[in-house]
Amino acid sequence: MESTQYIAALSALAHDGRLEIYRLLVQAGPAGLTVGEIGDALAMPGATLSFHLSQLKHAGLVAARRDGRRLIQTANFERMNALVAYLTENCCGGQACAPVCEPACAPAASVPRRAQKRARA
Amino acid sequence: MESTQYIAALSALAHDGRLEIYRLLVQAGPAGLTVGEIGDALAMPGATLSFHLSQLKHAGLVAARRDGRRLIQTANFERMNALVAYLTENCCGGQACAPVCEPACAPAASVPRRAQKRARA
DNA sequence: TCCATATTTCTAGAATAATGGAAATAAAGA
DNA sequence: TCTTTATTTCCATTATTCTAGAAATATGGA
Repeated sequence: MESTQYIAALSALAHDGRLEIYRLLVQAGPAGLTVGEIGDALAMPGATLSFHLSQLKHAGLVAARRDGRRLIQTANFERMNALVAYLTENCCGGQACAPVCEPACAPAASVPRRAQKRARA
Repeated sequence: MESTQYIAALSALAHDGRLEIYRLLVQAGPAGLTVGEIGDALAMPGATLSFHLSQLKHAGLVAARRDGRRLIQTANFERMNALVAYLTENCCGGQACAPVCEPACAPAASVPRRAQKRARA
């Protein structure tokens, strides 16, 4: 994933309406929500919602599958994980840094879990 | 932390130059870097760098401490962790969702680690 | 085929953000 | 106090993004 992809993902999330849409989809999980359901939940005009969904899709944070005449939108969890990993890449120069940046960069850190627990205490 | 604070953090990171600055500071860890060092590393004019650092500070992602006539900039790891937790809050409706959204939302999930391991398999 | 529903594309004005040179401020040493 | 170095603020220009009505498109059912 390229640097510009991360910028796209962050830009997509850096908007009140879009962040709400995204969080709604994260909470909905793999089952997803239709465009209409999202519009109702957030009281957002169709054109505006469609614009924001397209931004989220362009950033790879949201995907859609068709179900009859509705489109079911779902969050792309892999993209989210990649973004978090990128932000915390080589955190603290790669040293054991658990007390500083736990939990966000723990998955990226190449430190055994036992060592992290010890450092945290 | 308010919703607007998360938007501020995401907006701050949603810019090529600022994302580079932030990642540089994450990698530098608690020791931090001076404004001049960042400017040299990224070949960015002083006024531009100062503008971007102020955005990152306003978003709470970066803090500064003075050391003589330089200002040492450091990443605020707590804010990063809060942001990740917010994005993944109540992920998948609170169900055991490890295979879907591990690792980003694992710290936020209220699911015992054993149950997550089982679900992942 | 015709209709109703679901969603997207088009559009343009309004609002917001980025850039970097020049001038201002802040701190430390001579 | 004067000077040097480090950093920020001011400013105008340019570029990008947001909003939502109206029109267009897609799908499934009668």
